[in-house]
Amino acid sequence: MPYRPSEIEPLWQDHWEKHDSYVARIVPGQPKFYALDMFPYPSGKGLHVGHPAGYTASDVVCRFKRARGFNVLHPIGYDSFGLPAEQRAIDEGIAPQVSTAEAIETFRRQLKRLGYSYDWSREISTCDPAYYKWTQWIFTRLYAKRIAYVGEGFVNWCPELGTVLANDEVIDGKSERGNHPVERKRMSQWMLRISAYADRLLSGLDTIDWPEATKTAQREWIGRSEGAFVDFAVEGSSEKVTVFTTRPDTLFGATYLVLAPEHSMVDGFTTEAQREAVAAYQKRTAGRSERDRQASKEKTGVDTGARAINPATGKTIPVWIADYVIAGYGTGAIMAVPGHDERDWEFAKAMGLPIVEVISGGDVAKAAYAGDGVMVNSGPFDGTATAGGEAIRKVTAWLAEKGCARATVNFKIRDWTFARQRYWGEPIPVLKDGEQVVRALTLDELPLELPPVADYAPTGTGESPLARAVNWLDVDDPVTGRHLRREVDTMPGSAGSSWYFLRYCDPHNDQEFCSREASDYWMPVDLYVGGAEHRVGHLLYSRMWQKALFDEGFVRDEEPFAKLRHQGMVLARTFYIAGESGKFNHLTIPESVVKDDDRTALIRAAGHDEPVAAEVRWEKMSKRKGNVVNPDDIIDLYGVDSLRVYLCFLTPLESDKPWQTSQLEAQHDWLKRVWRLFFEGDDDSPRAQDVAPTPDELKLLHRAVDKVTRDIEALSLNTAISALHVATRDLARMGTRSREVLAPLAQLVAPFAPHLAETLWTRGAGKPVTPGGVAYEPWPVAEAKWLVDDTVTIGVQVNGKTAGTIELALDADEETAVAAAKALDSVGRQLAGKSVAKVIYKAGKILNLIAK
RNA sequence: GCGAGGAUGGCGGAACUGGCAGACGCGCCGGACUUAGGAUCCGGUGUCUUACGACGUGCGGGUUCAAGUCCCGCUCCUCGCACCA
Repeated sequence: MPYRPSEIEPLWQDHWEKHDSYVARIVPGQPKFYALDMFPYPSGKGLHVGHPAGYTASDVVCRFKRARGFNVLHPIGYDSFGLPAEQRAIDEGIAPQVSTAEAIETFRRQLKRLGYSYDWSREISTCDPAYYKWTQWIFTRLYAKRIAYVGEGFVNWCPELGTVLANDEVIDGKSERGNHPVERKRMSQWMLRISAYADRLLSGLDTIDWPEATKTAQREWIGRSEGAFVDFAVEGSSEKVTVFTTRPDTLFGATYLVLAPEHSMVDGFTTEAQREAVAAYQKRTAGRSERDRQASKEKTGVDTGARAINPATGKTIPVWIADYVIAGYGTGAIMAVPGHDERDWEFAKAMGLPIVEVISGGDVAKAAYAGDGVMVNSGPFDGTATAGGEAIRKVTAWLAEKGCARATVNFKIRDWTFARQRYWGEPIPVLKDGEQVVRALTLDELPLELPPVADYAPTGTGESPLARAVNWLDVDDPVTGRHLRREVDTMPGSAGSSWYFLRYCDPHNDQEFCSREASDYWMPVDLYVGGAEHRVGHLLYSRMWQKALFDEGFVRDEEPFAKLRHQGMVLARTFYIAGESGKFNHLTIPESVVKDDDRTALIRAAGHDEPVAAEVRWEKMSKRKGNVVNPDDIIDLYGVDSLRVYLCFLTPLESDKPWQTSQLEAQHDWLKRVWRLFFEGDDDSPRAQDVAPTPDELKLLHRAVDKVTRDIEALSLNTAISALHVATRDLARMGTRSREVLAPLAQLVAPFAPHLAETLWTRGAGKPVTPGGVAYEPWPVAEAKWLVDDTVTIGVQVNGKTAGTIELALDADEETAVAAAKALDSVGRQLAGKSVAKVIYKAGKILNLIAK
């Protein structure tokens, strides 16, 4: 009888479920291991093979860690608030509550089929009121600490749709739906003061084991830069313009100021003569999306007519507005030093503004010089070298003494806009009187549940659809005795995902979001696996929430994720055929593939009688491209274990995975070979017997144990499987029957192909069935004596070039080695007519004969 | 432009602190067993060469007895950020 995954897989899944095999409980004193997967957004389309790529890797580690004696927490849940469900509600009138519940149903069924060792009793969903009660409560803590505040933020406003759009709903300045113009609009809304955590978010990165690229992305996002605020007096005004600069040492060369068009002082300064031009430019800027503005590097701007005083030179300089200065960064105003800043130089050239050299070393007539040099045209500082930062310190100190500058650290990171004008999100638990926030709800008033609404479509005013829930909106507040109104904005999708890893530790607690006992035991996450696309969003927000909770003593650790790894995307072939231009740029879903040569193919396609030539590209799976593989289909054909092994074997965890069914079949074939090592005959009688293993068998086994153990620890799953290939191949050739060898082999297979392994372990190796299963059997230990050979094959080189190999005793001396080498024909030929001048011999590694 | 990562057979990928480059798998070629094979098993497979051998880890230099691995200078690719003062 052959290996039949469709029979054994459901059997063991039932067993695990019935016996709560993977339910995690706090066991004081036992080392814990918390393995976390980024929880999925349950879309209506169900899971695709991209999800299991990462989930399988963490599951392998979990099963391994259990066998190594760790108390493993491996939870799963759903990030279930979000736009797609809301869009479906608008399009089809299905309540998001309903469509989300259906989608979760599908996801749960699919995830269970994949055989992950999740503790399903800890399943959570961010749109569940029992969950978002605590999301809301954390918000009220942030509000109490003034980390949550109402501020002015910019949104993508689409007048045509009457709604606010997310960044990815805006394409080339137009709405993705309907292609209507989108403008940037200032709106008063909830923000989180993530900038207050900037320094700690930065320094915390040094304490965690994350991919360097991800740390770099966060560092850049936070964007720390040292510099100074410098005040410029404005003629005829008592107000001063403050600029941020990283180069106070170039102040003598500041020949004009530039304010962002949105800068709040612009209107006050602008002279009558320039008012019209300035207003026109401001309007033009507002009409351009941020992306638009950044797309063009062309310098534009308008003189406000105002004149400021350079505090270093005392000279009068013009004040301009230009869109290359960003309102949200620094003070929204700069001192322009065209001699030593490329952007200022280009602007000065375009507008005919003066350029002054204040640091020698370049030719400011030709280009801005940003390098180091010696200060010139800088009054008392002439001759000061700029290298090393001394010049900056001196000038800043001098200005500080005059009261017009202070050293400062500026961050690029902007506060987090924490509101969406949408329905399908956590209601923000506050009561307002008009624009005025009166109070946040208290714990006993939570959760503030999302009320049903009749219509999910945008209101057209920019308010969320909650504005229609009139019975819910108006409140006679028993606490203040006032007639108040609820907030109609909801929280963004990233709210619920910013703390879910804590809730998993204590998911049913209705007194606290998570007890200290639970988080102290389970946290921090020991391994977090998820997509690199969350580099700066989710991974930064979660760190901030953790720090906020830490500051209030609600959690012990400042960093939530001790170790992070990203999994690669699953790619599939897409076919492009030639259009009229002759370029292969027409995405085509083939009816069948006739011929396939990796980069090119012949395909049959709709509208073509004959097969047509197509270019093959590997792209992320998507429904539109017709290259999606559904895990259910794969499982039907080959079983889950084959899929799991394939995903692990294909590429290293973090690399993209080009989906090739032939490779998957190969892993299925390997599992069949494993099966035949344990069972034989038509009745599948177990082959294992109580016979003493041979030294060769033990050597093979222990080497496999050693390699697989080290590889799983290093998350090098592809090489672990290749070691298992070798072990099963060689043991099969030896006809191994020894239970002493086969039983541990089943354990090595278990993390990767857990269902098969349970059968191998019990029926195959004759071990008793236990509630926990093979995952809890102590992991085999590689004995050192089997890992070393008595003899070793080393390479022989003549003048550094390979000339054969010799087999030697491990501790053979140089004389023996040279003699053995000289006995080789190939070495003899190389040495003919020469004498050995020098011998390099590294026992067990190499013998190199230097001949002359 | 800035930052990060990468480049090894026809393909996915191995290679510990420098020490026999190409493990394992796909594909391809050949064979065995079969009524059959898209089952199973065995063998071969970097390039050139009849052989001996030579050449081979993106390119050009260097260090070393020895370099995929270390150093210097490039090219190309992927991802992120992008007028950040």
